[in-house]
Amino acid sequence: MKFLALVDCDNFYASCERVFRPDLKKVPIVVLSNNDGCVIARSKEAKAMGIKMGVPWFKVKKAYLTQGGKVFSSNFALYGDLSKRVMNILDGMVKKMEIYSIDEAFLDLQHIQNKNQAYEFGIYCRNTIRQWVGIPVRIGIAPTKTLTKVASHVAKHANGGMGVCCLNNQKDIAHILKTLPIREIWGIGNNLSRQLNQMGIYSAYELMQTDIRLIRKKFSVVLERTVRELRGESCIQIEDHADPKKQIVVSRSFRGKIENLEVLKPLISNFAVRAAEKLRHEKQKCSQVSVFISTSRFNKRPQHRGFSSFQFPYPMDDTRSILMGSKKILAKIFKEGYPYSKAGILLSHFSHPTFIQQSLFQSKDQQNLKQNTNLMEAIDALNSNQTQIYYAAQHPAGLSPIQKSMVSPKYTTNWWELPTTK
DNA sequence: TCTGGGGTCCTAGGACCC
DNA sequence: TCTGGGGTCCTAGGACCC
Repeated sequence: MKFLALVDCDNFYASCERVFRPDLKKVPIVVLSNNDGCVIARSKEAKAMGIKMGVPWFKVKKAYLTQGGKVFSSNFALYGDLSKRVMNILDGMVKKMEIYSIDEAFLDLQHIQNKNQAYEFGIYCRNTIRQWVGIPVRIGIAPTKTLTKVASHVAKHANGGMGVCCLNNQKDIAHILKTLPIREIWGIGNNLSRQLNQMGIYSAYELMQTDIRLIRKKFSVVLERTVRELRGESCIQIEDHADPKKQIVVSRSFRGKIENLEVLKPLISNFAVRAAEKLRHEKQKCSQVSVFISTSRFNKRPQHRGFSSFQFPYPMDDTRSILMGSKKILAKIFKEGYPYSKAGILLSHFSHPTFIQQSLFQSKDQQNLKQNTNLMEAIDALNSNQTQIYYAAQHPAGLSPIQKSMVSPKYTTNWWELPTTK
């Protein structure tokens, strides 16, 4: 019998905010997206108050605060650092693991022989992370990735449990799947859920029982894998080394609306600069840069969405060339008279840095392209801690004029914000 | 007044080849 | 009246994830 585990941090961002604030132990906490727009994380207490995931902050603000809830702007420096600590601990416990997201990891429990050992491992793992980092986690153990998700779900909802759930025999699995709506299954979103409901399939158990050929014919190989995984057949492997990225996106919503091209230009340039930094950090080069701008979909006024791309004649990682490309596109897609609320840049068509296909012909655009690796390395080094060199096209205030009014200190990543004690 | 950001995979269909 | 067959590559769009 194979044992896989999913380690999932409880309400991760909210838990991070609590690590250095023991006074907030039982207090409802929510964390907001950029511009303090939406609720993106909630503590157990905030969930109990009926605060929904993704709800616009302005809609719940008053009621939430008058009931004594605490609120934070997002502090990704803190969450990223605490995540790294959790992952390091896990890495020391198993031979093979996959970091799936900032707050989740799959583990290959090759050394585990039976259910008792699995439980013991889960509890040990949970206690260690709790003690060393201060973050509560829950652990789902099962023979396939999809079933570890189910087990984790059970560990979350089972009252008074140890935060560990192990599903390893058909009878237990069938019992749980009968109570689980298909929407809760990993890989089944709103759309598939609706379509399956129309076919009379509501519970995970019913889905598991459905003829695999029918699933393949009506849907796709993706759903087929999910069904097989529910049956205990492992189809999705643990990927212990991250594949290189295939695209890099930098995008933001604006605090207000922007109608003026001259105001938009330097913001797009900031996205381009940031994207190029990420690209070099990934040690990749891109052949295509795309820019998109859009009005608010919540707005009743006429909408406009612009998207276009620029191809480089050969793969590129020089910020100046990416800036040049993004400027050309913006001029093309910008339409006068629309209040834009969001924009972004996308780098794609990456190529392996050691196999660079050169262009056969020198185009006119190409003559404007710049590529200077040494210069870029020097600028990256100077800007690594704090931006010291800006491009003339940039807006000096940062990525975009973002509001973060309630952000907690960078307790673990900035000397000047270390927690102090009296 | 105020509604996030960053990714992946798969498929259908078009363009093109001989 | 009747207009082949088999293949590859690329892209847009749709689905999903956290």
